[in-house]
Amino acid sequence: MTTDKLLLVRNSEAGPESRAARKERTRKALIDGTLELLADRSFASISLREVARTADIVPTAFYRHFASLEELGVVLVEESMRVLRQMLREVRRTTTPQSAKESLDVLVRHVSAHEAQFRFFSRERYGGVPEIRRAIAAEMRVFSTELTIDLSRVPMLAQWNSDDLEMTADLIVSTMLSAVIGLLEADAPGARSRDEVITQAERQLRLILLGIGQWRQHPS
Amino acid sequence: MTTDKLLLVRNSEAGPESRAARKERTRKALIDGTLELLADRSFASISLREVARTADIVPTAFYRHFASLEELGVVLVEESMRVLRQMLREVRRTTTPQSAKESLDVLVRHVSAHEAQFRFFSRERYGGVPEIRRAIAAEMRVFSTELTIDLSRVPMLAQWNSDDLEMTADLIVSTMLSAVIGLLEADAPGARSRDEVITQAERQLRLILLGIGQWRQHPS
DNA sequence: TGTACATCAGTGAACGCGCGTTCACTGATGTAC
DNA sequence: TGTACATCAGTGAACGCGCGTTCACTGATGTAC
Repeated sequence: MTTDKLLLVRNSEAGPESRAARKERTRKALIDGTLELLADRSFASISLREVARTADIVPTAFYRHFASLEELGVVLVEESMRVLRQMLREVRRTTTPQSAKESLDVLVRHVSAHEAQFRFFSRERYGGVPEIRRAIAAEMRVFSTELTIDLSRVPMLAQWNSDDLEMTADLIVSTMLSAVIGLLEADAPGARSRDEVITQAERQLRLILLGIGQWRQHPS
Repeated sequence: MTTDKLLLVRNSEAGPESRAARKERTRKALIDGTLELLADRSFASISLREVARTADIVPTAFYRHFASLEELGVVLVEESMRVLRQMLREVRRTTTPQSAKESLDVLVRHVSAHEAQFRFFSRERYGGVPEIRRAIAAEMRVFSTELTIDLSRVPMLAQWNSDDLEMTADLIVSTMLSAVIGLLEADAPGARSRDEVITQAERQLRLILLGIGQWRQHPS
């Protein structure tokens, strides 16, 4: 009887929860709550007390998990980087640069599955705290570099110099990025629908590929 | 003598300054000071008291010029819109869509001349207060629409449907925008130089034009 | 299994600070006569 | 030109508020015996 009652207090659903598990749950609540706060505001404008409130803990308990809001910010950057790298890896694994449609499918799926992270990413890319901005810029450069390498392996582009490959990779990345932003805004009033965003991005990539096909035949 | 002394107090350089002129000067100091604060921080993170400090007035005097910080934000949006429209007008007046080099020259010149406004623009486009974000999104749509109209008048594109024209205009605009952001970051360590940004943008536009030339010969 | 002690996530009071905003004011500029 | 009054940009004290951070604490969980 006493034991049953105790268990009920400790966890109303299942068995007892270890102290470590509880802590991990609160930590996750802090991260998720922060991402929710960041849905329509910038990181620079949220406060430690707000974040604590979303996880239903007192402000001082925040310090049991992070030394400061900035440290949480770094974790958020790392997490969104992880999501981004994971996406990039899948794009490289399953598709070739010519198959725009498949690459876009992967992109669309990842944005849907990790919307909060992508929202954080696009918001802080230029608007954020310098440290966060720098981390994101570095990641975008890696993204472009890897795409440059992929392009260099395409038979059609074997003769291209590295400047042209890089230029093309940057163009593709910035077009993809516009599509991501379009997807994130797709719900908003006055914005385009998801399908419009996707088909337009697909056409843009196709037009770029046509340009690639003509590039060396029309040298400057 | 007394008059000379009085003039000296009122304005050390030239003649006396009217009350309206003084007020206008303070107002301009508030706007310029705010743009300086926005060089590396977002609008949401600056305070009325900080802004007042940049203009060397007491916080309460701020209200002689604007009802709130948000009202100053609206003025800033309008000002950067004005700069953007002015640029667009010049691009349309002096160049045709095929002459990528001239369009880029205009772009580069305007970004150099109004760096603070463009910085504000790129920072608040996604990171900002919803109201500011909406105003900027609307302006970008106007930008794309006008470019779509210009494209429709190019003989080569006379047969294109409006979806394809819009898609192409959006691609050109987002490529130009990447170049603007590249220019704003050109000073930073680890970033590309101004010349690299410009020549890359030029090549990207040329590649897009090559793609346009091939578009209808390879229908889906 | 039971007891005694250690750990530590979360609490709550308290602090000093910068904030936006109010209010009554000052004194130079502007205007009417 | 001189005088008397109105205007109004800027002042400075004061307010209540949310903030980040400190500190001593509580009480459930974990561990050693």
